[in-house]
Amino acid sequence: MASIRDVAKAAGVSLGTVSNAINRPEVLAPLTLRKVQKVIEEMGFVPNASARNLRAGRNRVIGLIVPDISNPFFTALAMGVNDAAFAAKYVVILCNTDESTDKESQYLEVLSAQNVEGILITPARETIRALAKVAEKGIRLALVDRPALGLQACSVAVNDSYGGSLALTHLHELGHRKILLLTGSEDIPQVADRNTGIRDSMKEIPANQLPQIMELRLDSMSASNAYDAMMKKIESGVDFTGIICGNDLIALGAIRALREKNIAVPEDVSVIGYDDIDFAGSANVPLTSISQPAYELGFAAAELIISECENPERHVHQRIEFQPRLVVRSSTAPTKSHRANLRIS
Amino acid sequence: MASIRDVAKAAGVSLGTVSNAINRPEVLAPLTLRKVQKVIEEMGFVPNASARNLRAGRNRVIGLIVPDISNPFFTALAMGVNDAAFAAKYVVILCNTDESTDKESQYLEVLSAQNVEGILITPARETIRALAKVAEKGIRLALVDRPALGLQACSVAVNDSYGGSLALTHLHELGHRKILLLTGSEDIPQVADRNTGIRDSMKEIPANQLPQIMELRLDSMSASNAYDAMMKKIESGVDFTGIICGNDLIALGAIRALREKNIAVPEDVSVIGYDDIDFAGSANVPLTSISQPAYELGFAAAELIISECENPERHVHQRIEFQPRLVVRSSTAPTKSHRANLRIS
DNA sequence: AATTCTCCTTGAACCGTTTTAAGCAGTTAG
DNA sequence: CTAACTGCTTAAAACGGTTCAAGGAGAATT
Repeated sequence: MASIRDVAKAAGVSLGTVSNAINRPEVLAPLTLRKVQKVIEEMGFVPNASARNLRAGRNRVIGLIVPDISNPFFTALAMGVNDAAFAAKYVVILCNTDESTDKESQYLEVLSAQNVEGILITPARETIRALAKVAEKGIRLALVDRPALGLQACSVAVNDSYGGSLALTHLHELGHRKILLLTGSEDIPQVADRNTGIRDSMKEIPANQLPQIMELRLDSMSASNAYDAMMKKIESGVDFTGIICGNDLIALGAIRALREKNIAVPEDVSVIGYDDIDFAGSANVPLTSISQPAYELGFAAAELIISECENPERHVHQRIEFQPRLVVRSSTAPTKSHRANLRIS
Repeated sequence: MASIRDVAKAAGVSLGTVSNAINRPEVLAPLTLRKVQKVIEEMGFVPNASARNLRAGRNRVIGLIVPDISNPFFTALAMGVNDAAFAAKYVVILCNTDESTDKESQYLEVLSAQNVEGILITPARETIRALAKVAEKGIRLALVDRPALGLQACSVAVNDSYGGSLALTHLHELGHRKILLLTGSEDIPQVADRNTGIRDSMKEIPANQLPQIMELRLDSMSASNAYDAMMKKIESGVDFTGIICGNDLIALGAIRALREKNIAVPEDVSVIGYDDIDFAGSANVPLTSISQPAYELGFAAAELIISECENPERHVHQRIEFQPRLVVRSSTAPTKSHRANLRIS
């Protein structure tokens, strides 16, 4: 690999001049500049990033830690991050934790060893301690899809509690009074917040219409896991008319189970997902879902952390909040009694 | 940020000793080692990766360049790469090119500037020249989902021509004689290879059963693009009974269009996808597809390039080939006449 | 007691850049 | 004619580690 010295020798100038040709072309005499550029071109010289970074104390690398990249929500988010980074000539190290806090802290270590300038993270759990430790080491953090609880950091989030309330209100308005919550562990902040939103919006409902809520918690928020759990649940009786799912994958798994047990969606049971992934619309039963701007979330987060890296002293921590949106498709419908009522009135 | 010098001073040893404590603990007297480790722990010292890399000439970073990370095939592939890398204490920079060769070469530059040890790439087109240039600079390459045509590099691929023949044979056996190929540009190597496979397997078919093949090429292999193209195609007449799609997303988009035009899948038209992405089974019409081991592909590729990085002199370039597999679901069925024939015989 | 061996530790060189102060012509001003 | 200035270029000092030859202190050997 050619170094700046080789270029200098070949061009018959000092190595400082070569450096100037690369970084401050305006200070060089036009003739010198062209001469050096030609040699650089010929030798295919690329400055060594490690050396450059060592000198500059920065490396234009950010890390992105997500719980499950195969979830289209996070894929979209990662694309947003990537695009924003690319535009600013940054590069992204992608870390997938499989929702394991163990892997999460391992990745946190790896990234800090790599000396990334900033870390974008969607913590799998409320692991503020591990994050605080990283922050102490001077690595900038931004939380994605989470508020920065007590942490000195930026955050980009979606109003999850509002999202939860959107889902409940929708089912309630369709006449559902027995609702199953099919979510992940309450340790997952997003899950907890949505549940809060659901509970809060219950308070707005007149007592005589108050729906009854059942919860079924999944270990992992995947389609297959949801399918298994749902099969079991159905076997022990279908005492609900609506299901609010923790994400669209869960909804897909649940619908598959319902179909196999000959329970019609949405005629017998309404199902509402969360995230509104690309595929939601072309699913078996097009999913009603709560849409989150995943790409924008990622893009905004990356912009935030990059601006902090570029301008640490002028930076003030921000909190950006996006609002979720209800997208009604075919997996939800009025209950039979509700339809009857409507006909009467 | 603490440097190794600060640690040395605090521990009352030379900086070489601190370095040894980190990298070759066995050469130090146990007492010294513990003393230094304690100080490192207390100060939260993390070695500067740039400096380390500069000296060592390596950095345990590999780059992964894919055309479209939102395609579940590549998401699965990326997960395989990530997991293999993580196990070897490597880290992955993810680059998404949106199928643009421009962005591809830009990323190639960025990665070589970052001095990554190796690059895993699924070239969007036959861009051997750009790759050869990178290889010249001494960056190790491995091709994923592509053979290393004339390039000094490892490759991990799926037998695409066999995949194409699987698809055609399946439709042929179901009695389809008018088949639409709904694929991307022939510039995309995978597309070209599958078409070759299709043509080759035509040679095995008796002349009187020879199906007629039509081609419809999409600019971008996305669901929405396929939907649009398909809508137009249908309006100008449905002169086919089977569709072979370039990937599952295309198949999904096509099926949506067919459904909207009240053409039943698979009763009126059979559709076969490619990749067998996770959703394929839970799609509106569960997709018949050609399954590719995406995760394994990524995992194998990462292992290959990492082993090359770890042991450059002992390394010999390899070519690993996986075989695709036909997965029959509900989007393909015998043609009406074929069913009639079967009944007669 | 002198020599050799071990076992640790140290200082210095080096990796490839960026940056800064100094230098060197040639010009302009005094 | 000297001094100050201008416009480029250069040499050298970082940046923060790793590595290696050399050194030093004891222990073992002669």
